[in-house]
Amino acid sequence: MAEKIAEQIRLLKRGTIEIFKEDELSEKLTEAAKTPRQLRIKLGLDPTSPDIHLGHTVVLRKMRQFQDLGHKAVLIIGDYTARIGDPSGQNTTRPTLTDEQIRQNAKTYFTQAGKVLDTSDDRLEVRYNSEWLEKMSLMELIQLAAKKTVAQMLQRDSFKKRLAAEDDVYTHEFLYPLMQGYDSVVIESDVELGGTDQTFNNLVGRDIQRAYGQTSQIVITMPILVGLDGKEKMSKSKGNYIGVTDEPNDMFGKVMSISDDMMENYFTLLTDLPAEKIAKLANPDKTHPKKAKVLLAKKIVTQFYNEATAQLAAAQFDKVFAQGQLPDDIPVVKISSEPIMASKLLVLCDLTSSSSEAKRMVKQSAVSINANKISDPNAEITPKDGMVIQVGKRRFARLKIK
RNA sequence: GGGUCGGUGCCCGAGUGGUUAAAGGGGAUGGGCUGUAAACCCAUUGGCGUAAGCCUACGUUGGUUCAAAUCCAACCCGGCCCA
Repeated sequence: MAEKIAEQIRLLKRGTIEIFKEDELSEKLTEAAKTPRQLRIKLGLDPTSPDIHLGHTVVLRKMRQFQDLGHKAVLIIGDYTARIGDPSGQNTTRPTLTDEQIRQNAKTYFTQAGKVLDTSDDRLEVRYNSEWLEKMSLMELIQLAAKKTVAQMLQRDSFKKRLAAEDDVYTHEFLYPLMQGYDSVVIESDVELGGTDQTFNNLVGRDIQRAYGQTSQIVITMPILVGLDGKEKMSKSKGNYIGVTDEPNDMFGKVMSISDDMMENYFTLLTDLPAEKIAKLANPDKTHPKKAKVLLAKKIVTQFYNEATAQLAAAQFDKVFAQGQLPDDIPVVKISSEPIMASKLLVLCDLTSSSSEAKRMVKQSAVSINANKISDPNAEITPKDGMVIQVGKRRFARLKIK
C-alpha cells in the first residue's frame, strides 16, 4: 500500500515545479485509497481565448494522470471572471467578452481539452463559476475579502513587480485570487493544478478553504511552457504557439522550428518518455539533434492525431524542406486567365496581405512561379492551370482557371 | 482636490515648426549559411498606384501658421508627489 502510494507520488511529481505540500498529498492519496473516494482535482480555465495550445496541455496532462489514477477532474470555467477582464494586467485593452462569446469559447475549449483529458462522466466535472459568483451578495464578498490582508495580497509577484515598475494595478485585481479561492471552497477541491504563474492565486485557495472550515487543497505547480521563440511563454497573443487543433503538417513544422536547447524541456513536459531516454535524446553526442527533434515532432503529432498521420507529416516535411519539393496539399485558387500583374496576383492568392508587401517580397527574391524566381513585381503573368506560386519557404498557391 | 510629468508606428523609444512615413532598439518577415536549430551576415518592415505621385498616421477635438508629432486651447486617459 505505502509502496503503491510512493509510486503514485513519483509519477505525479514528474515535470512539476513544486507541490504544496508533498506530505499532505501523500496523506490524501492514502486516505482516498482507503475510503475509497475520488480526489477532486481542480483546474481553472480562462475562456477569454477559445483555442488551447501545448502550453495548456502541460497542466492538462498532469490532470490526466490524476484521472488515470481514478480521481475526478473538476474544470472550472471562469466565465464570471472573464467578463471583468484580465487579471494579469498584460493587456489592458483586452475586450470584455459577451456571455455568448464566453459560452462559445468554453465549449470549444472543452472539446479541445478532451483531446487530453478523459471525458467520461465519472472522471470529469465541468462547472461555470458564474453559478455561485453571480449570486454572491456584496456582504458575502466583503466577508470573503476580509479573509486576507492587503499586505498578503501585495506578496503576489506580479503586483509587486508592477508596483515597482509604476505600472497600473487595479483594485479589482485583488478580487481575482479571492474569487478563485472561493471556487475551491465551493467545489471542495482536494488538489489544484496550475502553472507557476498561478501559484499565488492557488495558494490563496488554501487559506480561503481553511478560513471556511475546509481542509486546504494541495497545490501543484507546473512549469510554463516556453513558446516557439524560445523566450516568452507560449501564448496565443504572442503567436508563438502550437495549437492542439493545428494541422498535422503545421504542428510538425512548428516543433521542428524550436531551438535545440528547448527539446529536453518539450520532451519532459509534452511526452511520457522516461527521463533516461530523454537525457539520451537531448545529448547531441548521443543523438543528432535533428533526429531527436523529428522524434519529438512525431510524438506530439501522434498525441493529437495518430501515428500514421505523424509519419505522413514527417515525410511531407522532409519532402518540402529537406528536398525543396512542393507539398502535396497546396491551396487552390480559382482565377480567370486574364494576364495579371505579379503583385496583384499574390494578393489575390492570399499569399501577401497587401500589394505593397507583394512588391517587397518580389524585390527580395522571395517569389517564384513554377519554381522560377521572378524579380519584377510589375511583370504581367498569364495564369495557367496548375501554375504554382510560392512566397518564401512555406507559402504556396496553385492556380486553377475558372 | 492641488502640484507635476506624460500619452508617438506591432512593442519600447528619440524627435519640440519645414530636409519626418517619423532616429535607434526589439520583434517580425525575406535572402545567405544550415538541420525551417542556434549563432552570424545582408535586406525589408503604413496603404493605393506600372510609374510620377497620392492618401492615411504621432491621445481627442478645435485653433495659430504658407507649413504642426512639434506652438495654443479645451477635453479624455495614465504615472508620481501632496492632501
